[in-house]
Amino acid sequence: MGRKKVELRRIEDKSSRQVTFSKRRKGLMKKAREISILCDVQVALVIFSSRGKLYEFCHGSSLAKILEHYWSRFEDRNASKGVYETENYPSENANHWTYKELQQIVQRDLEGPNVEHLTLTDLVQLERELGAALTQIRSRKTQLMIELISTLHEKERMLSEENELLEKQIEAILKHDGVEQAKEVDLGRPHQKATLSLLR
Amino acid sequence: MGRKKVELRRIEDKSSRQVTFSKRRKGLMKKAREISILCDVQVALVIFSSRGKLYEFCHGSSLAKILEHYWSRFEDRNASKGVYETENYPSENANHWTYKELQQIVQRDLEGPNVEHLTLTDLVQLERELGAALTQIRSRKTQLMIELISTLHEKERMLSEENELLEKQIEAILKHDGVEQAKEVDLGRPHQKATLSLLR
DNA sequence: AACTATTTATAAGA
DNA sequence: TTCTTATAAATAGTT
Repeated sequence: MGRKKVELRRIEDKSSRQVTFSKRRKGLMKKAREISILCDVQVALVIFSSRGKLYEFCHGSSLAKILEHYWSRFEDRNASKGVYETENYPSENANHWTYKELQQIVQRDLEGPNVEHLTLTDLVQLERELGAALTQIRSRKTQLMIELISTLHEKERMLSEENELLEKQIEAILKHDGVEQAKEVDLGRPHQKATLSLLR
Repeated sequence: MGRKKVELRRIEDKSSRQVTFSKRRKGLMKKAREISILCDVQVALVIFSSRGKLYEFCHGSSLAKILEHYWSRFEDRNASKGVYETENYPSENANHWTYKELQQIVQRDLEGPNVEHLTLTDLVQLERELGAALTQIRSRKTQLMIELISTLHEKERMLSEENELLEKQIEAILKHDGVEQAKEVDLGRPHQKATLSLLR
């Protein structure tokens, strides 16, 4: 939709590809938001630019909030410290279990009174509880893996950039057969490295 | 875009909401495909309808190919043809179902004789089949994500190494204030780059 | 499932 | 990048 019809193939000119990406990304996000609101559906949209990461994300309203809510409950256990042990997760919301509760549920299943001693009603309830817990755990696991992948993509991008820069410097040095140029080009580096170090 | 401007809020009439969903979903998928091709980026689009499931997926090119195998099994069959429709997923591995097999299992569940008409025995069997399919799909998903993460870690390692090397070269050049040393050090690079290119 | 009157997105240009 | 504008494309309401 523009001055001219474009054919569906990779835009070779890097600059106009970037411009088109920026415009269309905005449009796509808008439409994703619209359909999610108008039609009351959940929409997830992820865009990885070819050079490394750069992703986008857009979600529908209600359910995503719910998911967010229960993900937050499992927040940051992957950090190396005392992982699940001492932490407390009060049940601020009746719809969700605390970690302790989940643990109790699991223990009841695995170490508690043998299954034979439970009534059918108990088992139905237990099945439901474990199923829900499992769903939560799976969601969180997937979420964390996706985040890790994003981070790694980002790292990759930055390393590639740094690399390119370094190669350019060397090229410049070799080409001009002198050192002064390199010293000048070098000025751009410290910031790059500082930024990258945040991800390391 | 239509006879009238619509305001951005949930369409209350169920039927027209459904129609709008169908139209806009198609449009959104098209645009997602276009941006992925035009701008050479990876796009993942997932839509959950509010009543239970019903999701969509759209992908870009290279990286998504890795995940494609997994996701393709969830692909909405009635979505834009030409993408997966005619593609064949032979069972190269006895541990996995073919795409066709999974499709049959799911269709038997969703579109086949209504659940009410199935006998208890049928349902037990169906539950077992779907459960097993789900387990395989999950493990495949996890495996692919883990592989991707490994690849990315490996890339990161190689980029870092290359980087270090480049920095050393530059240091050497600057320290000795000459170019000949750099040319010598440089000899080690081609192999590194060749190896790295395998992962790019 | 088609048809159009309109709105919306966007390609090119500034 | 941002804005403007001509034109292509999407789609709301209709048949």
